[in-house]
Amino acid sequence: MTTSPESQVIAERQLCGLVNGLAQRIAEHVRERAATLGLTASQATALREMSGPMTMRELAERMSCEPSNTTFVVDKLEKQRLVERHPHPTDRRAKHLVLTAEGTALRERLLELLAVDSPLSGLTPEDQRVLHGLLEQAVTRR
Amino acid sequence: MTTSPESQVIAERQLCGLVNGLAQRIAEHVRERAATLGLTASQATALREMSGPMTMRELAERMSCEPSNTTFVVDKLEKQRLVERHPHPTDRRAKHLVLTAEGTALRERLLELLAVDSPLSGLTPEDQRVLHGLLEQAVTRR
DNA sequence: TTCGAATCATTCAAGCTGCAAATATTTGGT
DNA sequence: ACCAAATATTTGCAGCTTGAATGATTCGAA
Repeated sequence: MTTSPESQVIAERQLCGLVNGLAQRIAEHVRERAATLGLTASQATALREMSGPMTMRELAERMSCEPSNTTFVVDKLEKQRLVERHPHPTDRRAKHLVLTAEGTALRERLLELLAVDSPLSGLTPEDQRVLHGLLEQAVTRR
Repeated sequence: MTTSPESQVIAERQLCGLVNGLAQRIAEHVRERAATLGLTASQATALREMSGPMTMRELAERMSCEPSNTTFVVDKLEKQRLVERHPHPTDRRAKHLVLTAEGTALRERLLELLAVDSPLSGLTPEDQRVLHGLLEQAVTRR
């Protein structure tokens, strides 16, 4: 069964809407849980992605945002003493971000909250694997 | 084959990141094309979703954003004479949004631009159908 | 080695976004 | 018909995000 180019275009448009819709729903979920910890959504996202020491750029990539934005977010986290900017061991241009003890503890709590009743819980683990594969392919393709 | 609850949680987290990453990429694509028409990304998204007359709330739902945000965006589009707020035929609370001739023409051009080299072009039509199904299920589930 | 290009981070301006509150209108139960 | 609850939109505010410009540092080719 083939599809006309025309309906193919429409299908792609709908798909974009669905991706965006799900992303919004995930963001809302994060916002909601983050609020209970006194964090904004973007602060929580940053904290979630800080699985270990990394540079600003690395964090930006993990958060899928511009580096200038991570400057803004890390500023906030630093004011709350959740993360610290250390000099990078090998590159004096870069910063080495590390979580404080407080930051690590809060991150643990956050991850627990986020795991409960996630927006993806409507999908079986198997479906999630399929979805993962498709998204990876879509993102990777050049 | 079963997965431990622990790795399941991690997989879900990664999946959220992927969804967000793809959504960002789509947004960037829109931003890029919109700019060539003198539109911002959100203005373009609104225009794209205006397939016919609709209320503010309807537009908000299609854009996956808050109604207050559509007020902001429609204000801009109205200033550019691309859309008009008419009284709603049956509900005096609501507005009936309609594209002007200019708006309709610009929308056509926008759709053409967006269709070229979309971020989802890395997926076959069949893969896109599968993705569509999965996303719909994820979004629909309650 | 040296210099130009690339990379890391930051600042600033402009625009986007969600949330809570306010107004206007409609709806449903009595 | 009446009124409380629900709904549609807007406003104001606080926070988020991008893109361009800047300064510091590193990299690579001549």
